[in-house]
Amino acid sequence: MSVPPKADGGTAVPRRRAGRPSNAVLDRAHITTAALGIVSERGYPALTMAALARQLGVSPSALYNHASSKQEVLQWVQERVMSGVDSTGFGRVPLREALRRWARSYRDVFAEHAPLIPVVAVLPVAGSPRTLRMYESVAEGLSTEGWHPERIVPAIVALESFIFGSALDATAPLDILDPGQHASALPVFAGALEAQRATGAGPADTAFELGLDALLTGLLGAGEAGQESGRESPPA
Amino acid sequence: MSVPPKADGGTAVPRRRAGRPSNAVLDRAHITTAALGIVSERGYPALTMAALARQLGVSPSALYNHASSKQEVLQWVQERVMSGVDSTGFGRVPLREALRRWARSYRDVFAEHAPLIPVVAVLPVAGSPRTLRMYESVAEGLSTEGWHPERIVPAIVALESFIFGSALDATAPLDILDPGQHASALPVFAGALEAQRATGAGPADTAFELGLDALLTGLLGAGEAGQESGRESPPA
DNA sequence: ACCTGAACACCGTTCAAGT
DNA sequence: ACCTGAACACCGTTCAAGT
Repeated sequence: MSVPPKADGGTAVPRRRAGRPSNAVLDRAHITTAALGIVSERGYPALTMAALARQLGVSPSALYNHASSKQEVLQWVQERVMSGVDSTGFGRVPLREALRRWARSYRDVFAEHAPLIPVVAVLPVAGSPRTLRMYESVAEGLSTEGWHPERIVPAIVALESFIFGSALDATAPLDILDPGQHASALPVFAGALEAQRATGAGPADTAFELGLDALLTGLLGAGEAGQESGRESPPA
Repeated sequence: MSVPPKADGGTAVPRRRAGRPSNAVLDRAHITTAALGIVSERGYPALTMAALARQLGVSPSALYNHASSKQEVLQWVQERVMSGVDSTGFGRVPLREALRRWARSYRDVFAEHAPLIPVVAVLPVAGSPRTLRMYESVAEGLSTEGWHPERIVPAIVALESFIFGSALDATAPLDILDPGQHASALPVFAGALEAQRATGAGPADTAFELGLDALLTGLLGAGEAGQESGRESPPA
């Protein structure tokens, strides 16, 4: 569908001459798709305006007819990425379970797009309809369960903070907490690290599940709540 | 004390000629102090190797005799910044209170140094003795209260994730959640936002305190804050 | 309106030359 | 060992010129 300018009978690169093309080559959707292609194939460090232009077969300056800055391109990418977050549980499964699905998918999505986190954490959400609709779903879920209105936004923000922090943590090397030569000076921590290691569970996943459980319990109460979800819970 | 080469009888900038100076001008401590000076006066975007060199009165390339990269300089800054985190409560005040002081100071410190978060979240901690000592204090605090060893590290990581996420959130504009023109399509969320606003409390602070309370309750149990050991949690 | 190509003002980093 | 100064390979972004 992407109407790439086909080679004009030769074998050379399909170079365009200067001047306005008869039909526009670029638009927001194509730029976003190309950006995501680069990111998934070569990672965020490879996402430069030059690389993006190259992927699209245009010169870098052409991008500035559509985006006013690289930041804006990143916002488009974020909006697209948000579609991977699962907000479908609210109103359909017990609240605790809906929140759990939402939080897990949200964290998984941003673990794959960690460099977006510092951007989106500070970005006015008015520019992202998808994010706003997500907030509405969560707010409905809480409201239906009788939450006081003024407690809803802080709860969402608190969960989101935990989710973003956990997504960053998920990108850390497995041995990030290794104390190295200092181990002997830190007996309790070193022992705890070894004990965790011995469980064989991924440290980031374990921490996320423990924290999410704690947060949900603290926010919703410890009740029998949603019939405890699918994944395993940490051992006693 | 910093032995700046005095002007040699003239009024011009005290420029050094090439060649090894009789006593070294730079060291890790001075570089770190200069970096923090730039950050506190002009923010992280102003912290370039060129600006740092200028602040220290050397040429940019001189920095590479001491640091192998800008990343390394940022690690020195992080190590220094960690001294602002309060881990003194463990073993001296009730655990819940010690954790609360620790978390608050940790979040406040990194709210002032948000650009460090993506760096430190992924950095092997072996390079930061101060961070390791902090972990040991927290681990001791949990261990003393009877926590199972394998649960200690996940709890610390979960708290840290929430703290980092909250520190990022604390740097967001106050109206970041404003739905703008979409408000009418999001009645529940918009209402919740207005209700929160009406309380007059800062949204980031409110979310942090709510989340911290929830997390501590979920982790420690809802008890009178004292010696709840590990697992169970009382009423709804 | 929307493209090219040249140019700009930066970045972090390297390296020969100096003492 | 530790500095200077020139140079390199990038960045994102601007803008005149073209159609």
